[in-house]
Amino acid sequence: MKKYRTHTCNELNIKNNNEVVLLSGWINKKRDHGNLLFLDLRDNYGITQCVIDNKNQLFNKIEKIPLETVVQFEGKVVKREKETINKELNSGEIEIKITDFKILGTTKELPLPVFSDQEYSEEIRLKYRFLDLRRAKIHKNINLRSKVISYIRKEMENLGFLEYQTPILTSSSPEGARDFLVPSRLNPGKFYALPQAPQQFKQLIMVSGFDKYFQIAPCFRDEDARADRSPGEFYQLDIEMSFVNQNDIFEVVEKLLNNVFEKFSNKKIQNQKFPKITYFDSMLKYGTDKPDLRNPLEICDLTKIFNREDVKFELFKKLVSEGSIVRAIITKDTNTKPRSFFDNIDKWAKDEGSSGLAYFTLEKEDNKISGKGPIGKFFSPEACQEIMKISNAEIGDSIFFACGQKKDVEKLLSLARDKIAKDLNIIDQNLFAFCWIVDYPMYETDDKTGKIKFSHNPFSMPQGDINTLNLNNPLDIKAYQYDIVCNGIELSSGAIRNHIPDLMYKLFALAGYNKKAVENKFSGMINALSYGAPPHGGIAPGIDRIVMLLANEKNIREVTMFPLNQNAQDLMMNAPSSVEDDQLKELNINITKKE
RNA sequence: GGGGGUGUAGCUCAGUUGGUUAGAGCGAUCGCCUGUCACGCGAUAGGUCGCGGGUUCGAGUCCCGUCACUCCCGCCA
Repeated sequence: MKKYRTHTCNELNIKNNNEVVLLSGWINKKRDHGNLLFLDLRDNYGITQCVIDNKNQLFNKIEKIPLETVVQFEGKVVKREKETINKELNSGEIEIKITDFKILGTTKELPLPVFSDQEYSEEIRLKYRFLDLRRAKIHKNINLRSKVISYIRKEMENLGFLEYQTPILTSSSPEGARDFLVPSRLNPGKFYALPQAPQQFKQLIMVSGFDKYFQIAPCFRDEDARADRSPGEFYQLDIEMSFVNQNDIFEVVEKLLNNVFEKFSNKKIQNQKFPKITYFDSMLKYGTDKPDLRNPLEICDLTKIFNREDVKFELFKKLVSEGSIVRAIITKDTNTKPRSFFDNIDKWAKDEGSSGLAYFTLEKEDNKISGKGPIGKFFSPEACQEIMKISNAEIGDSIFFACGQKKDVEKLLSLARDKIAKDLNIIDQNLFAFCWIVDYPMYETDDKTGKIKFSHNPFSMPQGDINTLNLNNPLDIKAYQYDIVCNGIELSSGAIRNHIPDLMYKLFALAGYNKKAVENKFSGMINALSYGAPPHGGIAPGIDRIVMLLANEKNIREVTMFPLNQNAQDLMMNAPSSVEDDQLKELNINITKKE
């Protein structure tokens, strides 16, 4: 017989009746009837009920074993009476009649119960993560993550990709997120940086003649956390391909994501062929470049309505004449909604820091169209008709208006789409709605300086004929730059890269970098592209967010084994921590105390 | 860096208008109980009400400050 177990806690059933077995695991739960004791033994695989009564001399000892003690039970598999079968358990038709036991690992009093559906504070969960991870739901999530990653590896290999590793200690990059720095002992005063992504390396891999690269790549960015964004590190499915255009990459990723989401979730995929939405359209229709397409609400621009003589809403008219825009969300058949529905939304908008959302509902009486609601009276029948024409609104629909600067209106209405859809309960929770956001602008204007800057990755290839590219209107240049969005969550962004050094110098010049500055900052990259670089491009879907969607979790810590908290601390391992003076000395580092 | 929420027993929470000795469930300890699977019943222990200051005859409750956790904004090419 094996030393610790002959079976796991999930595999015994009626076929094993009368077998003598050894099981090892944790005491999940005890039900002590005084002279009869049930113990649920748990391991990674499941639960098996073990039983002992007071005729056995071990009874008094086993009765006293605390929950979460690691024990080994020897016993006989016994068929349960029909009325005592537990259909919740795979092993529910049998139980183990204990004949012997051994304690393999004792426990102190638990700081949090393992067997419970209660929620616990993050602090206690992260401090005792090893206990938290024993709990059923998160244990399952972590195993799901493992299976997803393993499946992705196989799929990528089937699609002809090979996994290549890239350095963890690399150089600090001037653009992008804050770097994590690592001091160099052998090069005093100099620092490595942890990679924000293997961006340059994967391009170098293409230049090196490897054709299809992928990696489950750790990425490190020293930025503040969000619910869907771990501080410190996260993982990307990093992909790069040579001799491809945008559609070649879309094809690979659509195939992969369809397979992954079909295999690991029962939810439906809205469109197997992901719709392509231009950045411009997305900002107009959804107010964001990560729209939740499960939400049927759309935004339309009604600015020109407020230039009409027969619209008397002077507040908006004045703002429009001063350069503001007006956009609106139409809600279908909301004429029956109570006043409180509208007021709640207006109040919500004010809480968001805006001046609120004006609204009215379209009505028809005696063949005359009118607006009902606080600002309805300001619109003539003809103006209402014009609004209906532009927005596809119908009688019975309501219109929520926002007026202001473009950026503010987009932001407010983007949030309002979510808020209103939630209130109306019109989001299909049983759906994955993927889309591509394409045609990102190459440049944008810096809000603070007013200067032209790269809006995304400076290494992206501009669209159009590169020989006749009009560089005089940089804000009009679009890039082969794209994002994947699913249910309003940005899953990844990618691009066809610019592999032509001359073009790159020109593009950098528009953003204010002269040739020397580019060579200084990106010497490795530019140098490599100067020796025969293939056209190439790629993408990098976020693994953590994919698993979040599959596990139906809203917080990334629910799918991360050992996450940092919001202040980027590991409460279990006590990281980050102070180090010995000797260590600092060796690294030529002085700490200046923060005041 | 800014805004919101939370902080009361080991854990999850309740605590009225400021008023006597701060409660419940789970867990722990002890006792009873032979078919439970959230077993049941009884008892006991367990509290710097995050911390500091203030107002008050009196503060878990009101005010100010501070810390921790969390959500959001900024940030994340």
